[in-house]
Amino acid sequence: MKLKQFEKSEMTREKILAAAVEEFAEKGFYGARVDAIAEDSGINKRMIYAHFESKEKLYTKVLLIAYEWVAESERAFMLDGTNPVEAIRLIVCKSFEFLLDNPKFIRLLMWENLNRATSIPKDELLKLKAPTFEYMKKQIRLGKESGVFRSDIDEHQIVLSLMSFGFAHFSNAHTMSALLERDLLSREEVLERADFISNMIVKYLEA
Amino acid sequence: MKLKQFEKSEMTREKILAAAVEEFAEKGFYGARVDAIAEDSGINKRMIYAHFESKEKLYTKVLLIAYEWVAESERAFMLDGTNPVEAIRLIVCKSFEFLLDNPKFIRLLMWENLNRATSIPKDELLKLKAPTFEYMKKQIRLGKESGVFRSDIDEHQIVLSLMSFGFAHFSNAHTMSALLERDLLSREEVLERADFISNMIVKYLEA
DNA sequence: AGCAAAAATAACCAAACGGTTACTTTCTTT
DNA sequence: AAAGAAAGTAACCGTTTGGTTATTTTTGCT
Repeated sequence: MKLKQFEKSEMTREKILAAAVEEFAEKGFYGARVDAIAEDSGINKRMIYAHFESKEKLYTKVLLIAYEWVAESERAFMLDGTNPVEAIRLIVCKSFEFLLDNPKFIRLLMWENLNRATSIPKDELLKLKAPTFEYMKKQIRLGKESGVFRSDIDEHQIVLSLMSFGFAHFSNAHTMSALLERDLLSREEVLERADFISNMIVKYLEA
Repeated sequence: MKLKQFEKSEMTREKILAAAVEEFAEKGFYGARVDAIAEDSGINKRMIYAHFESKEKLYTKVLLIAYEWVAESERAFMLDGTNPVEAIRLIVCKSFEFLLDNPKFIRLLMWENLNRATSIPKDELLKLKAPTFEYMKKQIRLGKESGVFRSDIDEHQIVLSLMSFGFAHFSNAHTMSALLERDLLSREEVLERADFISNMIVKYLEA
């Protein structure tokens, strides 16, 4: 099968990105080696620079891809017509599932926080995440209006909680597992945790 | 003023450690440069190896120091005689305060989680943290016995929550601040968050 | 077929890396 | 004061780093 020049070029680009995701997730920006990305992808190092200009710009591209994974997963379950309590539970449980299945995303985000979020373009990030915030806020408001949620709850704090409790479980799992002498990354432990968190939040929200 | 040889040696050691804490907190193990530690501390690179043998061992020492900061801060407020509700509130609020004042601790722990907690000796870590766990569990049990807390709450999940909610706020503050267009590291925002978290946990615990 | 443009390659930098060697200075002990 | 030990220094080493140069191979178009 013969590929057009454009298609071959696109394949090269994809191979580089796939290897770069692995390398940056594993070692972070400082630790990642361009030579390693070249070798793992089977693509000559020169082509990495032809496609992405610099290590920095390749890294930024990898971060954007990671954020797109989440955005895509969120679109799948943030549906209109879900009732507020169920919506909150879904947000929590689905985010735990996503993180369990995407350890690379967790690592990339942690590296980026250690870089003080300087490598990712803020506006692109906002564009990807805005629908999620809107959905969360909408459901909280719906819950208040229907009297299922208390009227004095702070929207901002709930959004913050929904966004960070899941991530916290995974990002600290290694030191915490050592400390508690339990494997916090096992499937059962994760699902149990998701259940607890969603119960706690719902209990706090309910009138 | 003349210093004894031993005292001078000890001072050198301290200067190296102080610079190493900064460098490792800022750049992590991979990114940290031994040359930078030498220059910042004003100590010759050779002496770093004389005192600490290798970059790895220096890094491990830095991690232990960071854990000792927390242990010390925790000893100060984990007192007998505090009632369970107040104890839970104190644990949450004091841990937020500690993290606000010790950004270097946050970064070191995040790097270490990205290293999958391989650089810190597990037993030393456990020794430092055991009293904290015991205190948390004791207060939960006291709360149950006195009827202030529900009897069906899962100790493990509460301990996990007390240990991770505070950290989560700080470790993701940079990407989340960008996303929410608010400075999550400002003093007011942090104190507000601590208050919310302790309210939520207490509300969940209370009978 | 022929030729210009794009894609791909290998070999190669200068700079920076962790770590060491060979040496001098300072302190402690007698 | 002498001498051995400990503390400190500068220059250096082999390797690896991100990035480039010079060159060849493949493709698209006429």
